[in-house]
Amino acid sequence: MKEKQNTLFVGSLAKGLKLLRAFDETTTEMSLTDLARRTGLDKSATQRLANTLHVEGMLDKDPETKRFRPSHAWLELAYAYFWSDPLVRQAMPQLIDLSQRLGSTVNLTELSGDHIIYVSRLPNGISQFSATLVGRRLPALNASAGRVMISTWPAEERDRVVESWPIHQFTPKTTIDRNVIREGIEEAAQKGYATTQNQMILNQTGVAAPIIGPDGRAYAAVQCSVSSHHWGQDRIQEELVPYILDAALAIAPQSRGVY
Amino acid sequence: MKEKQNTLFVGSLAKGLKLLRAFDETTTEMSLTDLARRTGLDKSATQRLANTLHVEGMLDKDPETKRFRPSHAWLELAYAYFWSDPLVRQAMPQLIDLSQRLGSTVNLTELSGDHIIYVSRLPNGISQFSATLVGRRLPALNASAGRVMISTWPAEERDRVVESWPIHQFTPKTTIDRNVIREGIEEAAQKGYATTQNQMILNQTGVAAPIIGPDGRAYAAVQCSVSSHHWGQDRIQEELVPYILDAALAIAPQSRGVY
DNA sequence: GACAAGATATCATAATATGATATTCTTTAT
DNA sequence: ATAAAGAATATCATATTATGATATCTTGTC
Repeated sequence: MKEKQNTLFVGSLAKGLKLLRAFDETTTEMSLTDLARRTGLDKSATQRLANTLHVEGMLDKDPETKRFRPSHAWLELAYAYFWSDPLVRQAMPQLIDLSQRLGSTVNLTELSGDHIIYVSRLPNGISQFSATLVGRRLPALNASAGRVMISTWPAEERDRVVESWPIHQFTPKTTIDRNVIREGIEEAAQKGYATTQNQMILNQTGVAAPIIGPDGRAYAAVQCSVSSHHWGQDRIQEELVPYILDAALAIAPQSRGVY
Repeated sequence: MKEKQNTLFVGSLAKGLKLLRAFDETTTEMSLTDLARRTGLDKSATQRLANTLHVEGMLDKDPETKRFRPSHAWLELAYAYFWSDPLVRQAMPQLIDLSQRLGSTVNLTELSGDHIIYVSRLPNGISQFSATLVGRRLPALNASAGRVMISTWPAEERDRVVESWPIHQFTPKTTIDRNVIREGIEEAAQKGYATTQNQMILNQTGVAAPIIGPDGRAYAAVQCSVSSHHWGQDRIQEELVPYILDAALAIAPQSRGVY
């Protein structure tokens, strides 16, 4: 293997992880050959690795079709993650409170490279399926939560990421003009919160407030999604923003640097 | 390694997984030596495996303390799981609806060996932190959801698991008498739903309805947790049970079974 | 400033993963 | 019903890769 022929690097383990990560939104179960094709791994290697993952309980195997699927162990890992992330414990009571008060969908997001990732979600009302799932990643520049986090950074750093970080066009109305995004971030920097419209889903408005660490930089955000039909600027301003800001503030206390 | 000296078993991968699974509720971050101690693996092996997991993005490493922690990738795996489990997609709208209607905490659970596992959770009101987290596992016999699932099985099978499956005493009032549990299951079999009290948390009542597959056996359950103070038998009977049963029924249609 | 504990790096060795091949099973087509 | 194709499973000789003992470097403590 030419991968990383470092003596501190175990190739077989890396390959095994590759199998796990081969599953996604659309690829939800795979035969042995599917797996081999998708990962580009040798057929025999795939066989051995998949079998190992199965024996170890990381992959379920349909006795009929012999196809592999993610196992419950994947959820158990998430469970362990939640305990390891102090923010989650800190935020959960506030999020529940906020969710009940607003009656709208409330999310907790963190920055994950140039993406945001949903760490906790409290759906209210009808939602897109994907909008109810923890672990989803979105380009930070696309999302209100991402923009408001970036807005807490020094100006030059903001500019750099606005230029270089990825954007994905989810709807016909998704902002792809980086200048417009920059303006949105500037505005967020002044107001202390960010709003977006039609970015992920048409007629959906997102409002996000930053959770700011001791160094003044946001490392997370509280975000709320509402229907643009029912929520005009004014109503958002009065009935949403104050509470979201409150919640974000309440979550962000003296917690130590969470990187 | 004496583990499983099968030629279809890749030991290094299994060891790597062991590192991942070493993290839990109480063990949320570990140094290299912690990891080695906890997994029983050789110091050098731990070094290599942990390094590999870090390079592959499965473990974060604090640059200061050099300690390892679960990474966001753990949540991404959960995200992939959710897509792979048809029940989740099927259930989510019903659960949200139920959550709003009842204003109480609503859970979706599946059977995982002799445990139940929370696959989706919609917390409402103040909750124990652990009661808000997906991926948590509980002995099936302890939980209303587990009992109601078992109640859909043939009598002899029920008896077998009531005798053999594990029980954990969470509170001083947790039922540890298997005969009492058996009665609870019998009752659930007749009524079509199960209720429990003080099993996981004192003064907490659980109500669960089975999601029944084409073969007549439950493979999942809708569960609801309420405060015993505010919810007496009558109120539960009238305001909770019918809706939970409805939801469970709505989730369980012709779903899988291609025939 | 010395010590201890832990993290990181190195290296010779053999044990383990490798992948080609063979066999069995399943499905589809004729 | 039979053949053919595709996939899963099993086997095995080989050397590549993981191993773990040891050494060095780093950090924190008394």
